[in-house]
Amino acid sequence: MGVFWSRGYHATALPDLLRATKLSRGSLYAAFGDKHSLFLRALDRYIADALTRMDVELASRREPVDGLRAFLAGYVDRTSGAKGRRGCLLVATAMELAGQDADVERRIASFFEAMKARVADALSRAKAAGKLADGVEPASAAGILVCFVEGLRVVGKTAPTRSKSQATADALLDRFIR
Amino acid sequence: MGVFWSRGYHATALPDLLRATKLSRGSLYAAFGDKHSLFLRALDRYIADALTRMDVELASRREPVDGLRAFLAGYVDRTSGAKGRRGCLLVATAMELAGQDADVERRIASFFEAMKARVADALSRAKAAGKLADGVEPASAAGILVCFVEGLRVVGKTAPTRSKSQATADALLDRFIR
DNA sequence: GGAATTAAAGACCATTTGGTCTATATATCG
DNA sequence: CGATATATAGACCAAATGGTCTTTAATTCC
Repeated sequence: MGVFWSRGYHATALPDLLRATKLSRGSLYAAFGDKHSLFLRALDRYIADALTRMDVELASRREPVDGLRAFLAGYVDRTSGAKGRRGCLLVATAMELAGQDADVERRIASFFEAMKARVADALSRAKAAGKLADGVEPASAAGILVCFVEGLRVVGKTAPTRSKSQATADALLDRFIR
Repeated sequence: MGVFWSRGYHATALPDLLRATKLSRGSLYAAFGDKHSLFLRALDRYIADALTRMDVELASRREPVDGLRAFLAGYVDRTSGAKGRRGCLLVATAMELAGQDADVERRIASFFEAMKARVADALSRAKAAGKLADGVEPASAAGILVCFVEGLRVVGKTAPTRSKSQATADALLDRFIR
């Protein structure tokens, strides 16, 4: 997964994969079939990791606003400095392959939906608790947050400072909460 | 430019370039040097186009809030349906090359800065005209908007409906204006 | 210990990559 | 027209691509 993450699909050559997996050519093909299948596996793992992370951050036992803070803080962390420059396998894949690879596109689309659903759920709970500012609708606010964090990943490729990203994220959340 | 835009740098092969430019191999190399230089030219043109478009949309003679509306509407348009699935040369390049190509990284970084400056300027004018909601700071709001529209481009790769994107953008701007 | 299974190493393959170069055709200009 | 500059088509190149296959080494099992 790491090597696709760092370099993207096309730029990752077989030798890179062999070095990363410490497998021989034969074993790799026996285990995964081909490069494309291996990539899909890596992408699935990346998506699963991201979703379980969100499930922890936005867990329903927790204060929803705290959960959203943690969720945003996580993105700020991953889009700052060296981590930010490494980028995001999901966003890179969306831009590189989503238009031409149906397998990939399905996964990307369903990930965004799943993410939005989780954020919307947290926002709904916040609203029920009276923590949302007037006129904030969970569904559209979730759409905003999803776009925002994915945009953070893009802008983070050119490494803005962590403090600026954090301030931006704080400013956005401030528009939503009471 | 078009072919890099649709396919990305690595996935664009010489034959694609020849077909697109209607040049022979020899002429292309005589005119542009190599693939990388040609790509840089395409990227520069894409950036210049985007910047002048923003200069029109956010022109200072215009009502700043209307300008911001037009700016967002443009992004909604370009991230919906077929246009959305085509993606964005800038974002795709940021994810594919920014980490490994200094020439590219400089261009991407300076584009984001220029974009943010233009949006911040429009927000400042709006604030001076008393059109901004309480507590909205032009600088950080500009950071939010930049991330948001770039996120739109990412999410737009899996073609959400235009009306949903428009509603999301409206909801965001509503949080800023009075 | 010796037979059988598994995995590693890397030779090998056709195709494609970015890039160069020569021969031919097409204009241009006097 | 005839000489010269220009651009075309495409042969050609070395290197790298994804993928297969054989040979050798290591492990497992009885």
